[in-house]
Amino acid sequence: MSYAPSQVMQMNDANDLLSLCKRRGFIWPSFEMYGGVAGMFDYGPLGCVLKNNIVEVWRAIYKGREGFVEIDSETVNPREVFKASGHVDGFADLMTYCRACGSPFRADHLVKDHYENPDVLTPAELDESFARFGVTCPECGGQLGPVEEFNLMFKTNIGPGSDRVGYLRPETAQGIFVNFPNLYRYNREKMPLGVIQTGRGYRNEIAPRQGMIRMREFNMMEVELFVDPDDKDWPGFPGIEGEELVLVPNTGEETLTMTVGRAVEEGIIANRVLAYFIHTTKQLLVRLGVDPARLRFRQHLPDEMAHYAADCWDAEVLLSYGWTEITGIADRGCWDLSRHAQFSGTDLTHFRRFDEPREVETERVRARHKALGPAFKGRAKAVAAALEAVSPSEVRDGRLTVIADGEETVLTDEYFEVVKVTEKAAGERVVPHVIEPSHGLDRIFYSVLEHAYAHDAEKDYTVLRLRPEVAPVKLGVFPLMERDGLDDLARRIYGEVHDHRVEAYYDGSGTIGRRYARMDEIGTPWCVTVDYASVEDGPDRGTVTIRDRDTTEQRRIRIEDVRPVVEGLLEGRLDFASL
RNA sequence: GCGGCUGUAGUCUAGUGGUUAGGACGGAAGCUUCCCAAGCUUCUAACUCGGGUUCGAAUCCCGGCAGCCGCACCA
Repeated sequence: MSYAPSQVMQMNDANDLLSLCKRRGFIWPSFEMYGGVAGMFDYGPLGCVLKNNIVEVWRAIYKGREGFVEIDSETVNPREVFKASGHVDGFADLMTYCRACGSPFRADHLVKDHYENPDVLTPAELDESFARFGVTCPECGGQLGPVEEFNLMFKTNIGPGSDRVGYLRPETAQGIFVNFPNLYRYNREKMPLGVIQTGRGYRNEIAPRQGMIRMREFNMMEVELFVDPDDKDWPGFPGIEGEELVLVPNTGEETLTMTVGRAVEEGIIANRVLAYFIHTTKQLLVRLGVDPARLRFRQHLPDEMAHYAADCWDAEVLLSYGWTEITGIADRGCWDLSRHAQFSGTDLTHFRRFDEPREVETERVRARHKALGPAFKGRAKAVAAALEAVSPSEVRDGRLTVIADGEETVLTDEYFEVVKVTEKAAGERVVPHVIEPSHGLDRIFYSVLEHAYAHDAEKDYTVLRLRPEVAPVKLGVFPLMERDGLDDLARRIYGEVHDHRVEAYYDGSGTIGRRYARMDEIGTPWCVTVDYASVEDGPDRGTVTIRDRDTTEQRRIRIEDVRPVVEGLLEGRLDFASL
């Protein structure tokens, strides 16, 4: 059979795929009986299994191979969390509405001719600049109303009083950061520390589009790897440095194909651990069924990179919508933990032990008790303690500002001195850096379907060439005819094979070709059929045919071998061609 | 959110003021020794929602909701 070559899917094919997904129970638009809500979808029975299978492959890599640990944290978070993460302030669009015609506008866009970087302006500054530059409604020329914040986070209240403001999380990552002390202890205070989490995130998108690509409620698979900031290597790196990646660096438009090792050597990818997980992302996506020829890694442009990120790469796949980001792999530096340490007052450092205790020469602030006593009397002790707690780097023009007994005091160097002291130290405290591979599960799910979709226009025949590992149904079980005991035998085989890991599907209705077609359309890799030879005397008694989806070839195998053969094929121990 | 186009069974679609709203595919039950969606019989199920115009609306008008395309937005 000839199928559409593996190229970008055309829009009408994409519509056929969405229609297939709906018809066969992969995904359904949510709340259809009430008119639907844009950007929301439900997973049907097959979609649910496919999605779970994708998550299992991801777990196998991160939890299995890399030994990371998994947690499951809350989706509603108090405001403080997103204040610290920057989402309360940075995740908002500033809007203004025309007083005359009511049209809404992005406030910063209205003044972009007057400022280099208008998105840093506060609402008050924007109000003021409307007045100063005489900005009016672009639609009708009317006067603009006050600038208001439209936050992309869903807001709620925690508890019956409305005091405690909460938000639905816009990403799962914060749940890991706020659990860092627990996780660090759990990991017996060692670095590196890898943590994974899957779950839902919520963004109140202004205009969701493109089917499952931009959803208001979406699924993520996030990985946060905490590493020592001075050790951005990874044990598995030598094993993969010869593997190739397709890269689009932010220094130019050209696409480069090069080995992981060379990309690090030439400074294209910032460090080895980041490069390792970019490659891991490729392994994951290809294993899930993403076409390597339609996969690339694009580096964030300097101005689109979050200000804290040291380096950030998006895994992009070519879909009918164009190149689409499905995973982001970022070196977030120490930003997340520093912010939460600062906002919560909790120590979020790693104690890095030296190989052996060292004599370390450091500068310290030492209080001059002789001067402090007479000057501060009863407060002298508290002032001295406050002085010795601050770092010498805070000395400005020979003065230090300290807070003692709740009172701010400026001290000249007649009250303190900076001395060099030699101390024995077993180690030092460092803020771990975070390497974050963050996967959009729904986008990956959709990409897997698009890249598996094969449609023969001439025969009007559709096959989903899903990788067996992710296929929702592994085996179709058919009686050639539902009579003469063929159906009983087929049901028996179905019962022996079907379990929560190997999902089988019994089908006895319609012609045999129709049943194969039904299975091909949902990506079932193999089907067994009980025919008359299975039950009549002859050399094939006690055997069934097994059919391969992609070649439509058949082999005869013994009935008692059906389960082991299917398991062997699934695990890759067996090859259909050699059956 | 703005502008343009669109909305008929699960899917694709016919119907442009009065139709038992038609077909195809799918699905279900049955018949058939039937291995690649193509045989036979029977059955199943729809006018996106709300208002208006009209004696009468799937059809005309207004609005909501949803989809597609473009703009904007977004990772």
